[in-house]
Amino acid sequence: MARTTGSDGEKTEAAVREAAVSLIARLGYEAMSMRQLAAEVGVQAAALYRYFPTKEDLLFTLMREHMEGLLEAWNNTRPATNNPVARLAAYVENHIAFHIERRHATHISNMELRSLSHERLTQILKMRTTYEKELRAILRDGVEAGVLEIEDVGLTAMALIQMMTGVIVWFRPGERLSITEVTTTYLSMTMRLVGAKIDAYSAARPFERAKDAVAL
Amino acid sequence: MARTTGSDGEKTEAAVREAAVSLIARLGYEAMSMRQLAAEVGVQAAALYRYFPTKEDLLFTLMREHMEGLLEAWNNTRPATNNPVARLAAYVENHIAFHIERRHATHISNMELRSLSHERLTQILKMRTTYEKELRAILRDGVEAGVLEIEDVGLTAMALIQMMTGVIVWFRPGERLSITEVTTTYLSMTMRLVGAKIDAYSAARPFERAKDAVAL
DNA sequence: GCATTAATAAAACGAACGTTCAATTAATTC
DNA sequence: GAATTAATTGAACGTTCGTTTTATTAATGC
Repeated sequence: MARTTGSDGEKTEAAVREAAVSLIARLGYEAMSMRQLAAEVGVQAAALYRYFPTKEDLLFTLMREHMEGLLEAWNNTRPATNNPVARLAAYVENHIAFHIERRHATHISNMELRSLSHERLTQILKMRTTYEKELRAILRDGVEAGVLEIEDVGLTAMALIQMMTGVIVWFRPGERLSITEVTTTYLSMTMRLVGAKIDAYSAARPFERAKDAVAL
Repeated sequence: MARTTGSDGEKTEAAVREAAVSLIARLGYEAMSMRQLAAEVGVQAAALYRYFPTKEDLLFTLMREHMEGLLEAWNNTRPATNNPVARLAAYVENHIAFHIERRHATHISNMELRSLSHERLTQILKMRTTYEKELRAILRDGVEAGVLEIEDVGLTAMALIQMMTGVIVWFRPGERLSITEVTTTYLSMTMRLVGAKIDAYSAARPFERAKDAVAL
């Protein structure tokens, strides 16, 4: 046989991406074979090579698009205010929401970096650094404005990111806690961790009830 | 050729373990071949099977011993006091010291769980849970004693562990910060995160200068 | 409806994988 | 110093891997 009835390049490529994210997250990149992936899509292994020239190209594409999506999400969410506490809150909320929604892809971007070529690894790490710099800038501004108490901005940024991204390790949708509850708790842990002055935050959100500020 | 002059089973086995930790941490378990490992040890691949019946046995041994070491380290460090803040401080210090000293093995225990059989995975996770329960108990005691302010003990425990273990991702010995400096900063972040009452901690360490308590 | 292009199957490639086995030599025991 | 045990080699086994090639059929354009 050859071309099958109803076959469509776009649909097949989308199915390949979807199946690849799921399989690589579950088995690991090295452990997943192209034949396994093809079977999941309902196609022969050779067909995959129409869409991705090599297995590593497939991995890199998934990672690059994940990182681009993260940067884009933050650029769309980034608040206009220059209040550091409000910006930090937005960063935390966006980070958790994005990563919980893309648990599998996040897992891949965190775990499979070593399977990339040097050049591509550099490319992904550059995007990651760009994203982390945003957090460091917020923290630094907060310290300079006197609304955050931080000993070491770089170290605190890493600690926060590890803490937040760690959500995907144990979070399962539909279990004890909802995304909203998790986000709220992480937000309050973050604010305490960076010694946020409650007044600085509530002052930036004058229309919200005092109760919200106290919860921090 | 066959047995080589000076060959010694104990030394070879130790060399295999050492090389395996380093190689698996760097390349990943699936990506490391037995031939590669043998070459690193300076031996033929077949010789490895004298010490570990399968590749997975080797992985499991490394992980089990790592977890046993962690539990043992905590049992040796665990303070006699029942002051929750002092116990939390000891937990954090032990956790960071242990994991920084065993960066590679920690990496393996975190990343390669999916390569274990179901039964062995369960065994490792049981040890991990035992260790995490210790932290939850400390936090719970702290809340009940009124010296910690925590919304969700389980979630906070996970957040703390992710944050602390995350050190191994970016920490490199001999760089900007020493282990002591990192530990101090993480300790203070932890204490703020759990809303520790400074008095409760310093009261348990009456001979230390007030400066230390303030740093929290 | 014919020519062209898109999408796939089927088969095969060489290389690498984990593992086994028999042979061989070094160290140890008595 | 002979017999035994410990440690290792070298070659081989069957599988599976990522990938390529060629042929074939469906969809599309004119």
